[in-house]
Amino acid sequence: MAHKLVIVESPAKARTIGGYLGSGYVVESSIGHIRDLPNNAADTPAKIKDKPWGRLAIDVENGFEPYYVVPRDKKSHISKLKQLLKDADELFLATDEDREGEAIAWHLLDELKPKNIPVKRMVFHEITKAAIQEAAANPRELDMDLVEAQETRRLLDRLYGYEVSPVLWRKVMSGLSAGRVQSVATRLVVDKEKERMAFRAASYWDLEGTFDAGSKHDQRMFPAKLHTVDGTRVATGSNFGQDGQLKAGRSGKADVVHLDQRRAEALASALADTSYDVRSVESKPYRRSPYAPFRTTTLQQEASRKLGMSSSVTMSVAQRLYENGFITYMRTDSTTLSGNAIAAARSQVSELYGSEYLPDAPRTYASKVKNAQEAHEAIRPAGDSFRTPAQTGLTGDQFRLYELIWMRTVASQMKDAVGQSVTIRLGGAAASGEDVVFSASGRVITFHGFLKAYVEGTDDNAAKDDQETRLPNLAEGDPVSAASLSANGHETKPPARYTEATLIKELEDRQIGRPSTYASIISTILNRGYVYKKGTALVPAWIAFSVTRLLTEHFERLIDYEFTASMETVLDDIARGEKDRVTELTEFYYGSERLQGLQPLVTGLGDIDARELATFPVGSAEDGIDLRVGKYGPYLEGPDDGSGTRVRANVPDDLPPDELTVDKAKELLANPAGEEIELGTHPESGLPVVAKNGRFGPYVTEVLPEDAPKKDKPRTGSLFKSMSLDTITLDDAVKLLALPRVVGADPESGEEITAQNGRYGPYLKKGTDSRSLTSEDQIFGISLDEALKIYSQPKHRGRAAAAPPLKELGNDPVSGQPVVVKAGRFGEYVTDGEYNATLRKDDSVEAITLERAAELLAERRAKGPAKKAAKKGAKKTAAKKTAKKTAAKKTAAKKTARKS
DNA sequence: CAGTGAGCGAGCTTCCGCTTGACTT
Repeated sequence: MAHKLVIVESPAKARTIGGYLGSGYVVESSIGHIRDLPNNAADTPAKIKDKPWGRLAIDVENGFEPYYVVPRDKKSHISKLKQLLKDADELFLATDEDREGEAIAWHLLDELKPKNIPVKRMVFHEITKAAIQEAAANPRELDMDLVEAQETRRLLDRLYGYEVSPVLWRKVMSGLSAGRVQSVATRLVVDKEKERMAFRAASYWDLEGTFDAGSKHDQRMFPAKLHTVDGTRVATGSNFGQDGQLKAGRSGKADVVHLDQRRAEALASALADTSYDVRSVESKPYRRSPYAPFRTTTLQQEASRKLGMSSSVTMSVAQRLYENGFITYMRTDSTTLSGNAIAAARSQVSELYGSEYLPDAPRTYASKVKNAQEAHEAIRPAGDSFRTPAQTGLTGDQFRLYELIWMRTVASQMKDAVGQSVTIRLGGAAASGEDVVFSASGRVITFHGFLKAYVEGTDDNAAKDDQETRLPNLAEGDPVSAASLSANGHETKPPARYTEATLIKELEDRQIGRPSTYASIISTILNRGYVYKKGTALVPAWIAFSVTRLLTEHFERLIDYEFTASMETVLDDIARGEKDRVTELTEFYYGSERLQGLQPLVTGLGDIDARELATFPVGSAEDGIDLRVGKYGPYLEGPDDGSGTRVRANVPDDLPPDELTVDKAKELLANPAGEEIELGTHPESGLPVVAKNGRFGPYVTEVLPEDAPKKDKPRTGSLFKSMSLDTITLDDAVKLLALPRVVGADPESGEEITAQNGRYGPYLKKGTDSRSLTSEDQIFGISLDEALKIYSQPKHRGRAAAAPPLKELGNDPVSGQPVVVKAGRFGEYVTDGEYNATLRKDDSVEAITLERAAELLAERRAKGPAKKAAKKGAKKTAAKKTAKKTAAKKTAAKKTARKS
């Protein structure tokens, strides 16, 4: 039977809407985007692979034509949609009403190719029966200008990410990434750390006292702080700048009095016998309105403050609540509640708190988000009447998050909190002649309103909205005495580091990122190693300083904090049909008279000095200390003493950049050995033996006395793979230091045969003739006979025998040669004896067939015969391998260092 | 950043925004 096919983005939404539309409609979901630019070479269509722009999948030479593909995991879903479309007599594209949703609708149309049936665009902003039925009755056409705007966004992000990232691979480190969003997020964290590094603390003193209003007051004792001395304000933290100096006042000079310890204490003793009277009582009404209902970012912030959840945990708990029908959609930038939701919230207010807490008219909340697309409602309990947390039967994190959402939603429809704020000034005369004024502040809330249901958390130690401080009911002229008085020292604090939640807030304020990506932005900068977490604080790694420096020096416009906001302006113009995609992308990529293009910028970067980029002076030029970001992590270089070599020392990975002061750097340089483990004294040489981590992995070495001649080199030996810095003993070390071991002499030539470990693993050496060994244990265990046997065989055969094929597949249809799978230095590969082809990411030894192997070999053959690799290339590869090993072992070494 | 000798398969990394299972333990 024929039906109308409705396609929405989310399966959970499809279920709900299916119920509202009834029979005659089949509601399915697209599960997000159904097509995209290919991710990597494996997904790129063969016909564009060899184009100069194949890697981008955008024909930058012809109108920025994109080449979209349906990702592997979406193919079966597309078939399912096509199947449903066969029996449909009408198609409703009901994806979200925002830029991405419009694009998904167009991709669906372009991919499903419905024939001879009407296609309508259907939109709604809330999932209620009335809204859905109205949307079905009033469809519109696809907005191609909006689709163009989305494509511009998508292509610009691809060009930015896939052109700039390779610059980082060449100049900083392989595997890094740059992008419109992540690079700015990283920059925010780096810039904050720079502020902290430049920060100079100021110290200031003040007087704090407890005052006594007398026995006729219920609230007798209350605290007050010194406010003025002879009519001049006493300096507090906010009077100091980041440089530790007093900020200038209106007159151009500081118009406050800065108390130091001596003066504060002198004043305190001069006030020992002072009596005070009330100089003024100022009372102001206090009023606070409820917070808007949750959107993604505010939910993430509050879940972090109140429940200690990371942004990704918050989102996955919310996802489960959404899928099970407890809350509305959790990725939204809207604070709007549907009419049904307002009614539900209001009825719960009167039910739970009484009608005196209910405002006469419903409250509405305008969006504070600048580029809000408002495709969804605010995040709220689902349904036309809300379940209280107890009624849900939820437990654990889901219960706590639901409770938070429920409370916030209900509170948003409650009355303001009102009360009084009171400031009391007390005056007195010091024995030394000064006139002093103390100040006390209080707050009394007379009607709690929404605060009864919900109080927002704070990131710093600001007073909470519902906090009350009661003061005695004093009048001007009343006498007051000081019960106690003390001089206290304070220091100004550097600006706080970002947390996940405050960074996300900052990004939202700057219109960077979208609700669906905030949590993953954090994951990206954590995974790339740009940032790490120390408690909840986000600390930048030194490599983030290098990357941010490269981008700010060479891609200034792209990493500008305003870049995304100005892009949004252009996209809006395109969406209104006032600008066009190709013109904008051409300007972005190739440049124009007023703007430098990305492409000429990237190709002209050969002369970036990678070494300089990774060098950061510590302290002043006189200190001569540099921090450098190397392949193996950050290290310090001491002053050049003219010897030609500078002292080097590792910087612990978890030392925050703002703690690397000149003193700390000198301390690290004084012990350049870094993390080393003392194993004992060598029984023969009498020298101390230590184990440490080096460029080529963990090793043991003797420590020469300080007065030893410089040309003396200590003996060293790499640990075997079977050993670790955690478990190495002095005995092991002595054995390793004794290498190479003399196995014996060749009876024919008399040449000595030795066994040792080298760059390519364990091997035997006889003069210039070397042979690999299969295991490290053979270095200690192999006998002369066995060694001679190895030497009796030609070099190559021994190696081939050592690596039998992992799998035999049969004969190649082209060459007729047997095809086998082997494990090689670069991973698993197939070979027909002449050509070798590495298995791709999606291939496996278990799953590979002869057909697939033949395909890979055919591709390989097309590239021509194997080139003889240059010596340089081979060396580089080997160094890379070692580097990986080093990194892997580094953590192990650290653990040991801590234990001891 | 410790320095130790071959002879030979490189291919991939990466963006931002939509959205869920599919995997394993």
